[in-house]
This record gives sequence, structure tokens and C-alpha cells, in this order.
Amino acid sequence: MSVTSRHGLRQTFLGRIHSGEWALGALIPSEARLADEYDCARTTVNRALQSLADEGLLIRKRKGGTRVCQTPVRKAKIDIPIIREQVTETGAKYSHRLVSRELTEPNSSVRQQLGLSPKQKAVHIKTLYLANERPYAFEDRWVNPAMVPKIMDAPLSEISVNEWLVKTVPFSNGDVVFSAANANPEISTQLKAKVAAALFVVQRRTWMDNGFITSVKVFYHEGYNLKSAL
Amino acid sequence: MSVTSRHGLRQTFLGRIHSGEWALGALIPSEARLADEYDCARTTVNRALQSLADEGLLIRKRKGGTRVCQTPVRKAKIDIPIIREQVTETGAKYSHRLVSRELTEPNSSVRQQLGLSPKQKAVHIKTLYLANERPYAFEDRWVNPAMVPKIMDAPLSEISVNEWLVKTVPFSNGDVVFSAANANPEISTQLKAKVAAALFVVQRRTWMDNGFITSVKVFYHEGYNLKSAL
DNA sequence: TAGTGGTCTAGACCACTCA
DNA sequence: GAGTGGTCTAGACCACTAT
Repeated sequence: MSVTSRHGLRQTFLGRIHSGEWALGALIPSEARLADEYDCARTTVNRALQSLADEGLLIRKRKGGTRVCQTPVRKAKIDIPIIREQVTETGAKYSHRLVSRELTEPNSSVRQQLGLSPKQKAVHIKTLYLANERPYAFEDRWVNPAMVPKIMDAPLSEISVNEWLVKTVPFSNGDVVFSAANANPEISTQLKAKVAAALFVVQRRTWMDNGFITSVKVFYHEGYNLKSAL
Repeated sequence: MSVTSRHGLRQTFLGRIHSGEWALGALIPSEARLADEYDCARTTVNRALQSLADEGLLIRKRKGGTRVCQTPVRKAKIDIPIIREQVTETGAKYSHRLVSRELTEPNSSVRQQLGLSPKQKAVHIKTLYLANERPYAFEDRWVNPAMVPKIMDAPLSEISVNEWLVKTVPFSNGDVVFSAANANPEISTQLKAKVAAALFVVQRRTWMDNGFITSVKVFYHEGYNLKSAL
């Protein structure tokens, strides 16, 4: 890795921040100046600085210049967990069990999330995921049947809802919310967790241009945690 | 935003994925071909594709080409919460209360996290954060006094530990872990939460080249959640 | 209005990896 | 070996904004 490569410069700049040469909140030299100092193209300096800015270490403004961020470690990249991969990565055997699937009226909070009108029904699917036959996570999912009519006939005992949707729905947008919840009786039974145990919850919603597809809460086993990928 | 700009291309490519023209798992045209098709520089195509790859929508390999990722929404960017900002953003009044500060021997798990040897002492600091005088989060922090000797004299009633450290320690690396925990008696009292309530926990460790600085767990009030920043 | 970052271009060379 | 993405350069123009 050359010193004047993007990554090389990145490291160099990181060093100048760590050493305190570029103090917190201080203005650092302009791209042109740095390109001159390191004898490389401004584009290269730009990309190095941008990558640091993406991570929240620098704040950049046109004309205002580039400053070291007051509060380091502000952004984290999270790999959104895919249960099958998580389980098989640890060497455990993956499996899942379809707990229930029914067409019913969702409560108002789910209705809002899926953008349904009152009295409209949706498909409610519960799935238990296992690692080496031990409960790993419990999934509580609502699917909009208007968007995915075939869902009621999908062979969800053989393939998990998630994987079936990925194969069936060409593509979708999504968002994610992390939270904590006490296990309710059903979930604690399924996960073999203590009653009221604190569980880590990942909620995902996915949609396409013309409507919501699914809203899903995954309750992980006790002690589960999620590490930032850097 | 021009069609042949980086963001314009990004949108166009997203459209081709959404529409199913570029199916999940399928190989898409090479950068050179796309640059030709849209009559722009290959660099521009490259940056558009890279941004999609960064978000986990594409997988790229030299010689292997670029494929649509089988599992969309795989990565999320998280803004690591800064309590003062979180509170003031909602319009509430921010304050904090120093609960305790003592030099003591940490348990083995904390000792490992800070990289201390047995019987070495560390500073244990507990802080309660409030929004409009209502408990918002409880912080349980260990600081390595070898790295930050002045910590015992810091005016932590006036300035929160976190902000004091940011001002005092020039810069540091860090990592983050998210999890869930049941409130223990002390925490539930402080946060005025139900006993054993499920709390969202953010644990952070920060270090410099020559040693660990601090390890901190923040327990948020009941119902708190963390949304992905896209 | 001037200085800074944001971005595009055209060309080049390199690194990886598939066949 | 050949095709693909990864990256650097030198130059250019533009957009924003602090002063």
C-alpha cells in the first residue's frame, strides 16, 4: 500500500488526528494543500478525506473547510443479521419450524406499519429458528397479501418465510429498528427463555414502490448481541 | 441531478434492480459496457456501482463481474447515539447526575475489556442522564486511571464523564455492541423502570494505541429504540 | 466574491481471478 | 491469458457558503 494511495493517505491522516496534531474541532488543511504536501492528485486526497468523513471522524463543508469531528466513533456500520448465516457460521446446524400462519386482522400498530386500511386482513406468520435444534430466534411477521398473494400457499415448512420472500419478491426497500423487549409467555415458551427475559429485537419493514410487503420482528435468544462491523 | 451523474446512475441502476431487469443473483453488464451505454466515464459508473455495493445491494469481483446480491438490506448505518444530542433534539432539557465515582477492583469481565492485570484498580463511574428531569439513560462506566490519571479530580457534576473524556483525551478508537438486559434493582430504581424491565443496552469501548481508556454500558429507558439511518 | 469541497472526464496501469 | 473491477492522475467546471 503506497503512502499516496487512498488508503495510505487515510492512515496518514488518521495518524495526524490520533497524535493530536489535528486537534478535535480544528480546521485541517484544504484538499489542494494536502495534495501538494503529499504530491498526489487532489482526487485521491478527496477520497481519503471523504472516507473519514463517512465514518463521522471529519466534518466537511464547502468553503468552510474540513474539521476534525468533536465526537469520534459516531457512526457504525451494522451487518443486518441473516439468521441462516449467523447459525451456520458458528458451525451449528440450521433449521426452522413454522409455528403458525393465518389470515387475520392486524392490530392498529401493524396496520399502520403495513399501510393497510381498517378491516383489511393480512397474513400473520410465526416462525421459530433453531441452531442445533436449540431455539435461536422467534420471528413474528405480517405479510401484505395484496402484494404477495401466493404467500398463503408457500411451502413454509420447507423454506423459511424470509427466504421464500427473497426468492418470490424481486426486490424491495427496507428499514430496520433495534430495541429490547420482555419475552411474553408465548415467546419465552418458544425460545425456552425465562419469563420476562430481556430479548434483543430487530424489526424490519420492507416495501416496494407500490406498497408495503412485510413487517417483521425477530426476538433473539437471551444473551444475544450485535457488534458493529468496525 | 443529471442522469449521467453518480447519483443519477445510482438511481437508474436501482430502478433496473427493482424492476427485476437485473434479477437477484444475476450478472449485470461490466463497467465499461455501462459507461458506453450511458455515455459517461467509467469512473462515474464505478462510483455508482460501488455505492450500491457498499450498501450490500451488489457484490463485485474482479473478473467475476458484478452481481445483484441475493439478500437485500444487508447493511445499515447507525448513528451512535450521543445522549445530550438525543435529548436536546426532542426539545427536552438535558441534564445529568453523577451517582458515584470510586477507585476499585473491577470484576474479571471488565478487567479483560480494559486489558488490566489482576488486582489493578480502575475508576468506576455511574451517571444518570435526564430529559426534562425524567430519567433517560443510566451509564455504568469504567475508566483506566493509567491512561487518564486526572479522572478522579474531574468535575463530573458539572460536565458529564463522556464530555469530559472527549475534551481531555485527544482521540481514540472504539467499538460498539448492542444488546438487551433486564434492569437490575439499582438500574430500575435509577431509571424509575419496572423491575426486570427489558432495557436496550449500548456498550462502547475506546482505546488508544498504548492502552484502553474506557468501557461503558448505557442502559436506556424502557421503550427506547434505535433506528437505522437508512 | 473568493475559497473550498463535490464531482466528472479521459486515460492509464494494476490486481485479481476465472477459464 | 484475458476480462473485470480497483484505483490513480491531471485537469476542469460547478455548488455552496463564509466573509
